[in-house]
Amino acid sequence: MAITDIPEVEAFILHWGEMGSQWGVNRSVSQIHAYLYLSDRPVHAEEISTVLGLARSNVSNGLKELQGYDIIRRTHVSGDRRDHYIAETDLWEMLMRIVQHRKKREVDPTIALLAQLAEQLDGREDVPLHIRQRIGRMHEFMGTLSGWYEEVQRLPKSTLVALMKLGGKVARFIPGKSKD
Amino acid sequence: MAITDIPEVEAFILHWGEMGSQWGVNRSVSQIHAYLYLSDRPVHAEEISTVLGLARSNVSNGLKELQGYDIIRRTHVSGDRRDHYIAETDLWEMLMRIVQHRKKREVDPTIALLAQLAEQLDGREDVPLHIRQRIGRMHEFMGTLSGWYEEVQRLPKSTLVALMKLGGKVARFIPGKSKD
DNA sequence: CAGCTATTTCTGTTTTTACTGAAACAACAG
DNA sequence: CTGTTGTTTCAGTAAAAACAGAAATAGCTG
Repeated sequence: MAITDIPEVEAFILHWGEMGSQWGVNRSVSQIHAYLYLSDRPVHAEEISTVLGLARSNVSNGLKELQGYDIIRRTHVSGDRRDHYIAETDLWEMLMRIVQHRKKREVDPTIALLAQLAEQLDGREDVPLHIRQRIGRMHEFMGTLSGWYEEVQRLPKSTLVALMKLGGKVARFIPGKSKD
Repeated sequence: MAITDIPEVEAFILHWGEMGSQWGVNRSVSQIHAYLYLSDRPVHAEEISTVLGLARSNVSNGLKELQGYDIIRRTHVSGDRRDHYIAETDLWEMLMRIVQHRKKREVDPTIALLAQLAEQLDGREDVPLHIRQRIGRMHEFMGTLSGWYEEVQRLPKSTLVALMKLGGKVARFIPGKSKD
């Protein structure tokens, strides 16, 4: 009996697939991820293909993408020539890696483009001031966010968890602020 | 001369459209948003349609969606019967509203589902323990993140900006931690 | 190195999503 | 109340993305 026979497991996998597709991740990819997340042993591609009803090739591509995100990894099972896969189950790790990956893929190139545009527009009197300003501000804004994330991302997980628990109370440490 | 004749403006709009589509936002919608973001006066739908080369109906739907995100708003120009639109230009505001909207639309329902699944699985000896644990942990994790966001989101913008500037140094305030 | 077995790549098909243009609807002006 | 202008809805079309199955490749194994 496959774990997908459990209705709650199936619901989880289906929902995970839907959610992924809303964030620009192919439905099959997220489903494969969900299945691996709920498995406590290395799983081979054929099994995923059967259990989720996807073509073997589709699974192959999905696994490749998930490895690109670095949230699953390949392992070997002795006596079996096939590749097996297991998912990262530490959710902090998982989240950080997903964010890291998408930042590198989408945010960083955007900042690079904005930097270029801002430079080209600098001092260009033939371009309306408000346009130069808005592209400039967008550049600065995304750069600030990105820099902040790079710093925070380096903090030990335990610190991050502690900061989370603090919630809005972190405001206390800002001079002049005292929310709550 | 439309601002889209400026190559940098066109590049910005096209890139914004691409980026949007990677995050599950329809390309036309993001392009419309980019155009409004770079305009310093109220713009009517027909203009957007002409300038971006999109069908009038497509623009209409795009504007509706952007209003759903609450990052553009309708205004009126005296002497003109047409609806005009302007974009939020405060980037903090913009980001917060986008996040709020997507959280409500995608994250909150996910947490609700996880809560339901976790409850149904509670104590169910016929379901492998690791499955119950992993769904439970996912629920807890997303709930924690969500709660944290709700708190932080309520802080005044100035506090948030100050916290951002602090970067990794916030860790100082965590007992026992001292990064940097 | 010959024969399996597993994996990936490729091409055509299906499905989904985005988009257009026309028609219906709404709001206003005279 | 009627013609005009503007907006939205709807149904069909086009484009894009996802997917399946076959073919090609890679990598073991004896």
